[in-house]
Amino acid sequence: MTPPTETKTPARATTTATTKTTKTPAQATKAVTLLDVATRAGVDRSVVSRVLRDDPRLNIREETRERVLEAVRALDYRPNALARSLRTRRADTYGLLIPDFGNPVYASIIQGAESAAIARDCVLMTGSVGAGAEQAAHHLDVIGRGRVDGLLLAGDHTDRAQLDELDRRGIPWLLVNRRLPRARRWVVLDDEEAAGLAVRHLIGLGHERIAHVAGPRDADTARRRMRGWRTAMRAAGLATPARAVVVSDYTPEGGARATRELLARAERPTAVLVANVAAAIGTLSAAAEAGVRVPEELSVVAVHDLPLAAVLRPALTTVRTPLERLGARAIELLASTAPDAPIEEVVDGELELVERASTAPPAASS
Amino acid sequence: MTPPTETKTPARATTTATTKTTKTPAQATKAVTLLDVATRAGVDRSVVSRVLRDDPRLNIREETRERVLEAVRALDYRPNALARSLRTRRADTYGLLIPDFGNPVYASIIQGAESAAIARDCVLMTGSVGAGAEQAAHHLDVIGRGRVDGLLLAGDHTDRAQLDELDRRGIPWLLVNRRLPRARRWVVLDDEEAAGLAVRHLIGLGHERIAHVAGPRDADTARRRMRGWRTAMRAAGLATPARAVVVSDYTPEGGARATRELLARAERPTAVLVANVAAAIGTLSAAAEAGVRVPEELSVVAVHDLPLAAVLRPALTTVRTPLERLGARAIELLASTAPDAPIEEVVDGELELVERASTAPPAASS
DNA sequence: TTGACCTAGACAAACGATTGTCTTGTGTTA
DNA sequence: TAACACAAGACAATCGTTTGTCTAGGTCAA
Repeated sequence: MTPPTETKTPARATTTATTKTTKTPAQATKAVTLLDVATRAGVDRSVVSRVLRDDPRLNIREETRERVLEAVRALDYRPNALARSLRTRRADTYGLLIPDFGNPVYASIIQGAESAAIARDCVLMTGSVGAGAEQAAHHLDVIGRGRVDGLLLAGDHTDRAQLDELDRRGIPWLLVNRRLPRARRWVVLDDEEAAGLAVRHLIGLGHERIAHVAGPRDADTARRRMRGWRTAMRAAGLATPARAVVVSDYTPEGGARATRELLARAERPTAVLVANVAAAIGTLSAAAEAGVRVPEELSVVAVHDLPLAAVLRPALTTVRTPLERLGARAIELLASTAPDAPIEEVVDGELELVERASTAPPAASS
Repeated sequence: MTPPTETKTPARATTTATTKTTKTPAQATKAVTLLDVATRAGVDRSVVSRVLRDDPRLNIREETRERVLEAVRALDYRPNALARSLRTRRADTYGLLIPDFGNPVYASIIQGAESAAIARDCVLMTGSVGAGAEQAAHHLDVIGRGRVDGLLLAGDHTDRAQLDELDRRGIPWLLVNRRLPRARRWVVLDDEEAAGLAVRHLIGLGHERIAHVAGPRDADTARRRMRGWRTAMRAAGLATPARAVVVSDYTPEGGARATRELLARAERPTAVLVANVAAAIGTLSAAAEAGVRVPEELSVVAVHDLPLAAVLRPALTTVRTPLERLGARAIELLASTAPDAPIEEVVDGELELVERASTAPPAASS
């Protein structure tokens, strides 16, 4: 393994771990640097760097290149990311801010973003904002210290002021699954079509009184899904009265509350489109509580498909959305677009109705 | 705002964003550096650094200190984290590897770790490993490039060889919610007691035939929960025959499969302890499928409480575990312990039975 | 034989912060 | 008034890479 020409090789290159270094708190074993490799190969460190980066301006004999690569292998050298980033002014890191790790919808987005980042040889730093603004402040602060090349903002936190702040600091950002008035950088799903698909499924089954448990008023996705519901209903000649809509949030509790309200109303719907799968869990729960059978008395369909939907009782009919692709596309767009160029993209394709047990034709009785 | 002594103040310090810089791809606006601040305050940059870090070896006139701080504020200076880390050899960043973002149990751990990291003024980089080993390899590679001060390993991926590799590279690691034979660095929950608590609850309700849907054979948590089940049963003088146990995994599908198997057996149990809340979803599902009513014919209790448990039908009785504290404690231990010192900690307290609708006394008929 | 021109690398200046060591001026003491 | 101490900062090396520019030696043609 070790070539005869070795001069300054640290003992660390052996395979057995040298764990008995109680002193130093951080890096126990000193890391291998370019200089170590260069010394061993008998060249300048710039040569090593250029060999590794395939710099076309380097002229090198095949024999020397081999020697360099051999030294790299022997020492198990890997470049220090911090030093490189400092020099190149690229962190090869992207940030992703989400409201909450517990939300499975964002879990899918993270997965997609992570894969895309890995594919670009970058890393992803995901932070949750939660309710408290102080956590958001910490993340934005950290990000302002040169640690990321750009920031993905998923969910309904950030406001215009924060975007301005990011602009001022020269940090490219992109809204994910969300739009904001004067912010022309976003990537979203085709929420309107997703809702429409669900409604047409219900209409196809024979439903006419189709209610909508909508998302939060200020959520952009909620507005688009509501529009999809309305458009599909009208296209079929069905009425969309105000009483057919209950505003809720994207949580099981919110969905349950909204559904209770809906079921208490005079003219009960025979089907309901729930704007989000998490809220639909609450809908199933509230229906069971009220003794309303699903799907016999109430068909339920929700936007977003998740593994969870299949194991609920009854198994939930959903519209599958390309959440992972959304996350992946977000990274790609952020990485490949100039920081001040507008990005306005609807991730296409892959919308599909996943029919399970929660939808059925309405009962014969009108 | 701007003092009269200004000499080299960049125009960038004004409030309106200078967004029209289509040229530069990365950092549109050049970042403020120590030198900028120093020049403005009329001192050396070392002075600025020392003022900001409260270096006790710095002697400075109050008046000068004020001038420095004023310049820092005026320019909205924030230190470059990369440069600092390069110099100090501390990244102020910790890594966390989990199997899958979709798993809500890990979501809680992440939340806890994130809060603890923020409290220490660090950042957390969370990566998922998933099924593919190549993603794990990417993460471990990235981590080896000096980007993190330590690594939290949650879940059942990493093997001994990878730990050795980390040791060799001098990267401190800590197993979270898991132990491994020759790895004396872990922090876990009191799984045995959690399982015992659940079993005693069932026994208190009058159950005697209490089955156990266990976790994977090679999962350390699964073994400890099984031991808790067995110990509590025996303490009450109840039998723990092999047929009362079905091994499964921590997914709804696995839980459903195991439960179907269990329900098909000759002597059906009146209650079941499911090792994990996700698997318990499958249990409920399989019971409903088989026409077995919960809790009338089968009581179900699971380890780990999550918001989800409350909205299932029937609402699931669980044992609440301090998952967030587990994550938080992991960061604290990793940050405050020498890299080669052993860490063997069971996060204490906070175990609590959350009684909901899925448990009840057994039916009168034996 | 003297430029001209390659080839194969060497040199050195960044990137932005931290930190050990010097220097300068002022006051104090002997 | 010479020696000294101290206050208040200045200097400069360093962390590990990247990258623009140089140079020593060789080859080739005129």
